[in-house]
Amino acid sequence: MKKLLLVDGNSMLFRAYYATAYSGAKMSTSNGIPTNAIFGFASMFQKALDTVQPDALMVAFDAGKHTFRHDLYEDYKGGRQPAPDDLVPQFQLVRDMLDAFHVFWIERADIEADDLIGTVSKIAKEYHTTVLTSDKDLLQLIDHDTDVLLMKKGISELGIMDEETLKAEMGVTPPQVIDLKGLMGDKSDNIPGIPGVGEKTALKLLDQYGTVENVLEHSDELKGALQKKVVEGANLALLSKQLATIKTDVDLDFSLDALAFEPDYPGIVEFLQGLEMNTLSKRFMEHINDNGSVEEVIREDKVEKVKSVPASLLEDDLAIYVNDTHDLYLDAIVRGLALTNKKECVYIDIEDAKKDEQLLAYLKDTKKKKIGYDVKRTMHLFKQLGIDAVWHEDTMIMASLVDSSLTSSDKILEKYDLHTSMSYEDIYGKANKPILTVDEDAEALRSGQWANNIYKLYDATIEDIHRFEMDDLYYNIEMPLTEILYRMEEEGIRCDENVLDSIAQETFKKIEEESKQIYQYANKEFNINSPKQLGEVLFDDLALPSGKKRSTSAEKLEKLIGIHPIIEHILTYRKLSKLYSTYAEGLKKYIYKDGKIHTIYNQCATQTGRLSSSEPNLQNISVRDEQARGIRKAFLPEEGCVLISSDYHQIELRMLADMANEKSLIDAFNQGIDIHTQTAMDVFHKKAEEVTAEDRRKAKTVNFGIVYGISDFGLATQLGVSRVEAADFINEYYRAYPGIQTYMNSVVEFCEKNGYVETISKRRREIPEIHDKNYAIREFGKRAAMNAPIQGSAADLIKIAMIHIDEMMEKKKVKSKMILQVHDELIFNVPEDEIDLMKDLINDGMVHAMTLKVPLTAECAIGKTWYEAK
DNA sequence: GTTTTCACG
DNA sequence: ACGTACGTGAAAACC
Repeated sequence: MKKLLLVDGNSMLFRAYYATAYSGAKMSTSNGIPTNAIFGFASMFQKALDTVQPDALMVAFDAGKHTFRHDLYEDYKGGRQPAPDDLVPQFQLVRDMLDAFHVFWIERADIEADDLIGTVSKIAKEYHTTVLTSDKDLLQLIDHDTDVLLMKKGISELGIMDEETLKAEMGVTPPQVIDLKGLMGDKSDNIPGIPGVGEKTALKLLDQYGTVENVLEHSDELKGALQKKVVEGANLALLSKQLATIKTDVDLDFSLDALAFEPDYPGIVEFLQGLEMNTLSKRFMEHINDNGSVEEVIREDKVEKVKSVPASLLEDDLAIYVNDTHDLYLDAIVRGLALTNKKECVYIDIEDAKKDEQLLAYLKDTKKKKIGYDVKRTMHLFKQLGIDAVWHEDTMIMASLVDSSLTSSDKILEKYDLHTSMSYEDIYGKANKPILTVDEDAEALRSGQWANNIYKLYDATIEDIHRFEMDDLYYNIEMPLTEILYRMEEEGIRCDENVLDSIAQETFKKIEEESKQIYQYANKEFNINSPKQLGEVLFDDLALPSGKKRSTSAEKLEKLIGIHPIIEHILTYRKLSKLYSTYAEGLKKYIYKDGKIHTIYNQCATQTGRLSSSEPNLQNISVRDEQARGIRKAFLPEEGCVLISSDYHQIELRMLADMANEKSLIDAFNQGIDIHTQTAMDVFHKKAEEVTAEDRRKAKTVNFGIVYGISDFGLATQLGVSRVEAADFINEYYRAYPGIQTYMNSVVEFCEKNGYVETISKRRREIPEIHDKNYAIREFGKRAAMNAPIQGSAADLIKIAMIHIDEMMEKKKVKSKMILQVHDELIFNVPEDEIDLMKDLINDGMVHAMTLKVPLTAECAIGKTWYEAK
């Protein structure tokens, strides 16, 4: 179906003006013509064009001075302020811009823009219509083939509204939008409504009675004050409803043929350059090639379905989208591939692809550049098909390196404005309700659009990778790591379901015992897992003291130990319950057919450069609690093998000592002194032999605090001392290690100046919070700025260690496998006869991953289960 | 879908 | 006067 875009010119222009007027940026030409509203208008307009991709287009304006709206209700007219001085000249400019772009626009002295849009939307039967506006009034036009693209806030957020989303977000049907205005009115449109009736009341009335007329008819059923308001406001309500109704039957003096959209890109570029709006003109320039003619842009709907990939395509660099069933990768099935070189885009069914010798040869040719998205996942998918491929670029990783806040595909696609015309669900249905006969044209189209998006993402990020000097990090750390992580995921770790089962049963029994005790103390049965119900039992029934928030967290409950015996049972219950559902029962679900757990390592999930682990998370398996630690007994090596676990010692503190170049700390590490004892000596001014276990514990907490971006408040809470005392510790710490203080100050200063911080390997983290007007958020920004380079550099370090170790294992042709990474710890499955070799190899790889001013130390442990190897 | 809690480094 | 320790993921409750 062809698509029609109808633009509410006035509401857009006003929104554009106010969204940019106070943004601080001054926008005007060198001879003083204001252009901020044009900028906002064109930005939103271009975004809407990308989203809708219309075949026909109309922009409607209100004629006149923009100080009136309704002549039906004289008393209320004139309430609107005249347009600001610097907006007035832009009324004509925006019309000139549309002329330059060859866009059909209209204004009629006696007809409002709303009514023009309403009428066209109803008569354009052969189109699917989208209305672009910031005025919620137009939501009344929504029907089965009309939706509304609403400017949410500012100039960047667009939200598509249809019957469903309207009901969900506002709780009304499209015709009820009119009734809503009738009851509550709209100040900005000079619609009075019933005085004293706001949104809440209006929605309640509509929910009950459906329409204004019906509300008035049943006004006798209403209570006291409300009834009085409704009866007295009856006439106003009916008039308001009339005012709010958009006409759909005005006479038009043009034919729909005039709306055909044939854009003049060189025209608008020239116009914008004339107004010195270069950033904006560049966005439209993308559609023009060097010789000034309109470039044949990748037509989103031009994806050729092929039985074999044309040889001409296989000569180029290609972006490749692997179309699969979106299941967990071990179960996912590949349906086909989409390939594009930007000019041509093809889709090939996977059965045909497997027979296409030239394509298969192309895929493993290291000289041909292949650009992917989430290459690690693709490697799993290709593995089960027996296809070999060498990937050069992973655009998912590129995007997240350029901006570490892009931790999901949704965020990446949103930031770079990448779309497909249909979603995965549109084509294949939902997991519980699959569409059985797949529309193969739609499937090919969506895949092709994805391939195009991958190429667009590459073009959009590669410059920044160079500019931020991230080539080394990207090509020599992250890309090689992707393949290592793929093999670790593929390998998995053995897990004994029987061990988990017996832990589950044993734990379940204990949970029942604890529950009984708790119910007895509470004098009733309730859901202990519910913080709400538990809070009521503790703070209402048993009247235990609580803070304002009535938190039931372990941290707060521990303070109540001794006040009431129920507390200890609740704490025990919580531990057992966590052990049972998250670990014993929870992990069972992930044991695959091969008796192993295959976690997924996400390379783009964190702000700092660490990995994360999911489905299941094997980076948070219990260890601190002796009982829960038993879970590790379920994790086993292969037959005839052992597990070797090796972890770095105080990796973040060593990294900090190096980066801050703090001499006393570096000396201490070089001499191999216990660092927390050393800190205790320096902060509490004691000799080594005077330092108690308690002193050391406190010093350790201070050291952690430093790494986290210390504050006296935070340290005080953690240590349970007064804020003054905590502040004193910090002062003493900085006095003992002045290099740390200088370093922390310089990092924060750098971040304030540049808006980001970076690690030893030039990994970036943008921290916009550092400029927030809110004190608390700004302080958070400072702590994040202090922590990110430390945590991130440690993450860089272990990634390099993994790559070195992998290379050495390859060289030595060992049978051992690296299987897990837990931030500062690596776990290997090692055949008995390779133990000695691997111990040295692992230690060597970890210790020599980087050369710092301090030595790196790591410690190996060996066991027949993960429990023992610790 | 969001919130609370808790497991890890 | 403000109000926090840094970084994650999973389960259960709740709305």
